[in-house]
Amino acid sequence: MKFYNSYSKKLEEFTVENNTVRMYNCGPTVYDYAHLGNFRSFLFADLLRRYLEFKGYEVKQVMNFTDVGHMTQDDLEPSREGSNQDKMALAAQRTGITDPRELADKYIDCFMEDSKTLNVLEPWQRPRASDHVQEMVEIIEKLIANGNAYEVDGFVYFDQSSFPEYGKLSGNTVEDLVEGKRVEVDARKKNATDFALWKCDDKHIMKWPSPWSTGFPGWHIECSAMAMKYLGETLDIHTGGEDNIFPHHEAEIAQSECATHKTFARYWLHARHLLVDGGKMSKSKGNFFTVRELLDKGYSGSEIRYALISTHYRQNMNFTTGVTDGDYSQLQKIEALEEAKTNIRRIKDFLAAMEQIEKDDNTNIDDLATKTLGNFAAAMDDDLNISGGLSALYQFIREVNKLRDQEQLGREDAARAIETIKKLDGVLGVLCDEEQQVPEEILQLVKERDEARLNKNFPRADEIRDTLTEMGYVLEDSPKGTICKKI
RNA sequence: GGUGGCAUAGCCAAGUGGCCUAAGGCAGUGGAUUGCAAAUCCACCAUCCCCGGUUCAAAUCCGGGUGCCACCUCCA
Repeated sequence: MKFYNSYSKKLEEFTVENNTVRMYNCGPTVYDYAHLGNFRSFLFADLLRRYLEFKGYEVKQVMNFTDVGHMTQDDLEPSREGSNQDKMALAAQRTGITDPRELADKYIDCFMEDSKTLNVLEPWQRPRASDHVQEMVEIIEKLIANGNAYEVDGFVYFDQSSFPEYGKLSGNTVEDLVEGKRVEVDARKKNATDFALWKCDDKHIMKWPSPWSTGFPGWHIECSAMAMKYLGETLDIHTGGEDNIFPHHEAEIAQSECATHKTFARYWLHARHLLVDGGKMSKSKGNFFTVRELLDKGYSGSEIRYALISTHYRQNMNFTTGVTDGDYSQLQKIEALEEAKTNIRRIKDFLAAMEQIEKDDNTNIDDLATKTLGNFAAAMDDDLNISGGLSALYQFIREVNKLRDQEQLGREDAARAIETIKKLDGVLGVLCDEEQQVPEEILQLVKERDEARLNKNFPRADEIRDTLTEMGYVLEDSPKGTICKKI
């Protein structure tokens, strides 16, 4: 099994000492609803975990919640510019919830709900940054003791010049960053690329005591603290979105490795962004979707999941919407999700058809099933090549359907086919939506139509079918009876 | 300005020197099947952004363009 390690920028064979994989996933900031782009990264982590388990590994998976800050320029009101307001504080203003803990609770609940909708398996641990300030303080103390950090006026900074490896992950060199126009100058820092480990601010909405001042931790230390607390000083895998590479993960490596003098993470895996019409999702563009919005548009959790995992994680994924005037408010259909809907229905139809098989003579599809699982694994072993994996799935379905059409499929074959699909879905996780019950009145109409067909009253039968189509139900006539499904 | 990456059919997308006369899916077209449909099966549907180069051989390697994305702003 090979993964592309962002640190070495190479495809590397994946190895672990025992059978346990210690994996840390950079989780969501919980000051707002997570959007689809965020979930692409979390679904990638989930897919990775599921595939590692498919391969027989035990996965100790940790995904954090960030609830101690995170400010961006976009969120600053013009009048507030430079006031150092952070996102939790702004969200508090927006929602009217003034207790930051309560605010984080609200969005954590939403995140958990959305994760469940998307059939994300529960990680082993979901630590919260605000519960681990003590651990962060301890690392900062160690860094100061080791000579990698220094205190100025209650602020503590990481001394970048003490860590020559700085920049190795992102490829940024210190000189180039200094030349960059966007690096802010902070007079307290020794080097422009030093980053804050602790910030002094006794008026802040979330503040803690520390040996240096009352304030709050810097923006990278939380992940080091939580990762090491639960997984030890060296992680096997660390994941995140591509935007985390710099400065977040670069800083994590620096502070963690200076604190422990050990490799922090052996494999760094980064998911690329989901784009909408070729551009980044952003609130200001309006091309920003949440899971619940898509549910309102009639898509299911599985469909959203399928769409988001079906493109290789290291490839920018694009949702083409056809919107040209920038007005996304009326958008009802997204092609990638329509495709996901069709594909999931196809897989489910296949399973349903397999359950109908009653023939006793079997062809024996063991070889086909084995080949399919082998092809799937071979593709996924190659840096989680999901496209190849899905290709194996669809080729299997077509081959088995062909045997069914030729009346060569027996009951045991069908059971084997179902078992194979279920195995694959253990990794994909797209077949979990609850089947909707067809209401009695609809079933009554179906029955009426069947009677009409029996009497060769086809105009009446077609009339009923048209009515049902309008009501959102599709019919499939088969020798075994009529199947009615909600679209 | 620096850094990392991408460019394959209407759309999503695999393949990274010769089984590529380019996987798979969606959409579309034709056919089988069906009372008609649906589902299913079969067939069709691309010379791989442009220009040079290396090679017996390039979507695949190298050079130069062009376009796009990301990071350098605590946005996955």
